[in-house]
Amino acid sequence: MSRPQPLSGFPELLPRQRIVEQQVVDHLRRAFELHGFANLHTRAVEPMDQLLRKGETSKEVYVLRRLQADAEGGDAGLGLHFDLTVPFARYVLENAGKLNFPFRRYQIQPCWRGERPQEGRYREFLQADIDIVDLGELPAHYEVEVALVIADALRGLPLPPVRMHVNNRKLSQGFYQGLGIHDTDEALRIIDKLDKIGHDAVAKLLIDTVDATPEQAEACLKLASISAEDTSFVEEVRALGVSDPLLDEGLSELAAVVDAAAKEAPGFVVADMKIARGLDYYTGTVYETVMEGYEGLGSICSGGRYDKLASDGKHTYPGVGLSIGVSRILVPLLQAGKIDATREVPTCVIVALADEEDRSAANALAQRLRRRGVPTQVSPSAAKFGKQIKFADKRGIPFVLFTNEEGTQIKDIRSGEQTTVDVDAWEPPAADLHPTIVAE
RNA sequence: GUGGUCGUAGCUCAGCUGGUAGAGCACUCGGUUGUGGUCCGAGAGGUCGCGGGUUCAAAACCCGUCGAUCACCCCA
Repeated sequence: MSRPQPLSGFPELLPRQRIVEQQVVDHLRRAFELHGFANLHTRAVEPMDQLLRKGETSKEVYVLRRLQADAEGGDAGLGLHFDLTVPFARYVLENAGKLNFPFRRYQIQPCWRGERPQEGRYREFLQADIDIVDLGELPAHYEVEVALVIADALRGLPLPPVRMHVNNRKLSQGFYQGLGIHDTDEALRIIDKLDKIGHDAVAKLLIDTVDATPEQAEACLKLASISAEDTSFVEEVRALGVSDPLLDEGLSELAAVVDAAAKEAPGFVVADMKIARGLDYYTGTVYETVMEGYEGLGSICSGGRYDKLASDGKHTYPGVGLSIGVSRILVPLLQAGKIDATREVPTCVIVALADEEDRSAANALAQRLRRRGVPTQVSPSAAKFGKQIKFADKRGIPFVLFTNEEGTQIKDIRSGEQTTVDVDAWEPPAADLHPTIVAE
């Protein structure tokens, strides 16, 4: 077949879908900026050693190679970034002297991972990140703040209801430690699989891999079963009878997040002790967000606190951040037709053409509308008016402007209503000026 | 990377045990000598993903390949 086929994992949108994506990105941008986050744009590539820095993450990194490079490659092993946290950490170190701390930034850029694509997971995807990073110490209140920023950003988007599940690494690991389990990192990774493999399999893994006794395993699972929308979880955890200083710290930090969130974004955050996150660099609060009806997508927004986002040996830069999977949210919703744009072009008004000779007059008319911010285009040809209206209709353009004996008339092609207007005063209804997102 | 399923018109799909392609929607033109959406009529559009094999004959069977999709893994 000569027609090119799509590339697995590299979704491309149709114009009307792209309008949805653009509107979402604009919305996120406004929300982040309202909270004082500065924008950053980092290069697409990072040195391989930077990308592979974080533990032995088996991320499938796309490696860059120049066609003309020597076989042995004098190229300094570059790879495309697979998230925005790693580039940000590098950027912070590189520009530490020029940044003011605490520093808050947002970043909305594509990322690449070579994994096998699936619904909601792509090889190229858009991610919207916020992080707050400080020098030396990062106050715990930022762990509350980033969750609230996300709540604010996601709210107001026409998406299915979303809910953020929050836990604290100190809480879980302190609990395991208090129980007498030594490899608390591994225990956490096992608990992370709870949703996938179930209670019994997790118990068996705990017993087999971290030498937990059946009683210890059961206690871990009891902890993981606790969840609450308010601080009542603190009592539930205490009731399990484990005591440990790290556990206490975790409990009070998580309580602070849940307490503040309950006040400022009721119903958005739920404390959930089975949230662990597979990644090893989180050290405090961890977040995962699910979209109602799309639980199968997994987390659409996650992140956490890391005491060592970056370090140059002398200074450490702790941070806390969250990342919204824009593609993960949008592509499945678009494909399912759950979300769409009101039209497929920005155009609000088509200036009809009675005769090709009228084109320059029509251009002038269009320009008068554009000057006042009304996206306008002139009809492609002086075809029959029926066709010109159809041209608009097919694209979802709401208005057609005619010039006739009555003067200039605007027709709303949805209602069919046509009225004589003053081109320099006419305003479309606010909802029609630009395309908007509609949810099913 | 491992395994399953699928690949026919722009889209959704039909095509029985092999006999060389069809529907609906969309599209173009006309009915409607310039204000669409309904209706009616006509028309255009496919080397049946690609390559090879079996056969008198393959969209159909076999092999390979590419692509899609799902599961595992991992995660946004």
